Amino acid sequence: MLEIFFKECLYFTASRLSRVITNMAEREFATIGLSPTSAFLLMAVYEKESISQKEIAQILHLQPSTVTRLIEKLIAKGVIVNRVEGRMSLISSTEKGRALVDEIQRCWTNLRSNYNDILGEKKGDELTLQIFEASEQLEFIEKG
Amino acid sequence: MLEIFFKECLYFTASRLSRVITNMAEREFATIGLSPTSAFLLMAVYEKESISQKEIAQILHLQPSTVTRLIEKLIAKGVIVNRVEGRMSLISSTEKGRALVDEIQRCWTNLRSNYNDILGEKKGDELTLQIFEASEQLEFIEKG
DNA sequence: TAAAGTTGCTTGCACACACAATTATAATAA
DNA sequence: TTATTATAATTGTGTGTGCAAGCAACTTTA
Repeated sequence: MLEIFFKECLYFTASRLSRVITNMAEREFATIGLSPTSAFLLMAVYEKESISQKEIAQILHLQPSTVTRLIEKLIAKGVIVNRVEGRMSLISSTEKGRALVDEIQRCWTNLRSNYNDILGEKKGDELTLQIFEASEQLEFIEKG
Repeated sequence: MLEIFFKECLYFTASRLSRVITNMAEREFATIGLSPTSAFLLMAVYEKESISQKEIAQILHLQPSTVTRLIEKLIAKGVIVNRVEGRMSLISSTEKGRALVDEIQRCWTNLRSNYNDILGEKKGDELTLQIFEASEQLEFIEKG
């Protein structure tokens, strides 16, 4: 049958997993009014105190244009600020942003328990690691 | 460091993998003028000769509304037709659609070689299976 | 057989992400 | 110093997907 064909396709399964887990993550982070990716961006900014958009893009593996849009929204929320320096725009978190960090980590932990409760902690963490490694390899080739 | 945190998050890694593999798949299927998901849908239609949108949604694990949009485009391309029967709309492939099937399978095979060349055939196929299983489990819980 | 509920599909709206083109600044070569 | 090239960020536009609400047809119950 066709289903067998589909489930042997990495594109198909990876897209599906991404939809499911995105759904879970959005639900979780919605409790603090952020999209999961925004939350991750905020963590990246928090860590370094001052960081360029390019660095953010590299950490999150997103395109610069995507980062620009995310940043717009987070500035509008008042959780980060943008200091332009030459051609770079350096992002740092505001007090309001820093105040969110604990909540973000709580959501993060919750999300992880949510899926590890279902997958099993060992299996879930292993899967995550394998997916990470596969991404690294595929992305490396893609970009040459 | 933060990267460690990120790479331990299934949401983060799964989204990233999905972006990378979607990119590869889109490139591959672009050679025949289809998006990967449209190609999959066409295969599902081809298999059954006449299939409801609901069934398609179940096979592809997409929302009904998404299937509606995909079908609109494929009808516009002339590769499927829509026969309304009561409240159901039954989809079947046209001659033009059937003529595409071989090319779709070729793309499919190419895509698979592309990533398996990088990941290793065994690893790639195992990963795909594990992702499939994780999706099943998580989706099952999500939907109750 | 009429009212109420259910089901399949569609529509309007929204979100995340990307690509390509553009702007603005910096670095290098002439 | 000027011209060229490279880099960082932004903007316009498009694609894929989803949710919530609505419509249309069928089913059940009274």
